[in-house]
Amino acid sequence: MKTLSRKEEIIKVAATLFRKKGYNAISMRDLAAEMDMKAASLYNHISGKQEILAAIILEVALEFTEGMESVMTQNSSSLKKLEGLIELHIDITLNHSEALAAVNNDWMHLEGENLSAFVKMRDGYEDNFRNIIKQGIETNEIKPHHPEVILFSILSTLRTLYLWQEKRGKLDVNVLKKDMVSVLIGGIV
Amino acid sequence: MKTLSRKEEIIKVAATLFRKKGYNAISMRDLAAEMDMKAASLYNHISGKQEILAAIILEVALEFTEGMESVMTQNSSSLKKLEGLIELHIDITLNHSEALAAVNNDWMHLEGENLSAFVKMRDGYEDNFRNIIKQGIETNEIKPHHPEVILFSILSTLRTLYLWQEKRGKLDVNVLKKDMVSVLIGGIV
DNA sequence: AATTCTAACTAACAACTGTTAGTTTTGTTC
DNA sequence: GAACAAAACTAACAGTTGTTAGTTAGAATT
Repeated sequence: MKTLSRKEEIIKVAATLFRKKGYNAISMRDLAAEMDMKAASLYNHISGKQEILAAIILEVALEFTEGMESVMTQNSSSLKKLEGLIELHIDITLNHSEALAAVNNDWMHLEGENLSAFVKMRDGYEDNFRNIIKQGIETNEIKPHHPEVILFSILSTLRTLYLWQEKRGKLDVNVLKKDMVSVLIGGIV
Repeated sequence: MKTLSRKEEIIKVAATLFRKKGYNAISMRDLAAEMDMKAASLYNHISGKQEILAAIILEVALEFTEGMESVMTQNSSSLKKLEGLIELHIDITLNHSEALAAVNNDWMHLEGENLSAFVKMRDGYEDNFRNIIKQGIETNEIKPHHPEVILFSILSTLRTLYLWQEKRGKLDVNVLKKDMVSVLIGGIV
């Protein structure tokens, strides 16, 4: 358990506040109050509100990008890669549960390079995901549905995993992974 | 094609603006500019910003509630009911694509009775959805997975259908419904 | 003991927020 | 054309926003 720098503390607290009401609904004074300081003091540690948002979102986006690369280079079937992606999402969600609300709902409030960097990573991630599905269909591992329907259905479930806070505690991580893979890939009937 | 009242116009335009950046990021002046008027003039038609948000969200919530009741009273198998719910979501999404962003992302900015009315409808809806799944498991129509996993997986896909704007145009509604039912219930393998 | 650094503070800024009051324009009805 | 209601307007309000400037207290380094 490493000790957080003051800057990291601010970013972490900000993520938990953003989670509940979103980036725009939280003021620097709200954040400062939660940190037991005055708003102006925050600027000894960060350059502005935008830097906080970028730090929260881009760190997670980078982890997804790296995780995807790792899955892509693994020499295995499309289904195994899909399984890997499901596990990737679950792992990241467990490690960054607060940040994921911002990644999903506040990314559009990123500005300039922060925004374009995020969109680029996100688009690239989706492309890779789609290609894995397409390949699975070509090799007859996956039923010949429209790839967009499959992509959308799996990805939207994985992206909203962070909302599943309370129930998660009751389920073991590995059980959750197994169930998730089974439901998303094998269906429910 | 009925002609909209000025109030309905305002609410509709507000929904499209809220969709892109969220409730808090859109000011009454932004909304007025999009309507080609001054912010103060909006108040000739609506009581305040909160009324707009409530109108957008509660109308859709009510449609979901009524749709659920209609499905619940239909005398059929659990799987058929699930199919009905999938179709319900697709129909509502097509008819209220702008409003659904607010329903998903801005409901927490509702206040007072608006908020409690929404939360009540939403919780009730989820309970009914869960019960249909549970019943399907009892009757062996559905694999004995943890009901929460199934509920979460299907519901999060349906709830984010509104994000699927561009691709949707290419697919016929009935094809989409069939594919969605097939993927969500039958899986992809 | 003197100096530098860190991290807090107070005070203030210009811009923006939702909203109200009062007024003027517009189009319809007698 | 007078009277009326609907719907726009201008001007202003009190509060909030992110941020900057300058200051100060305590700790670390010289």
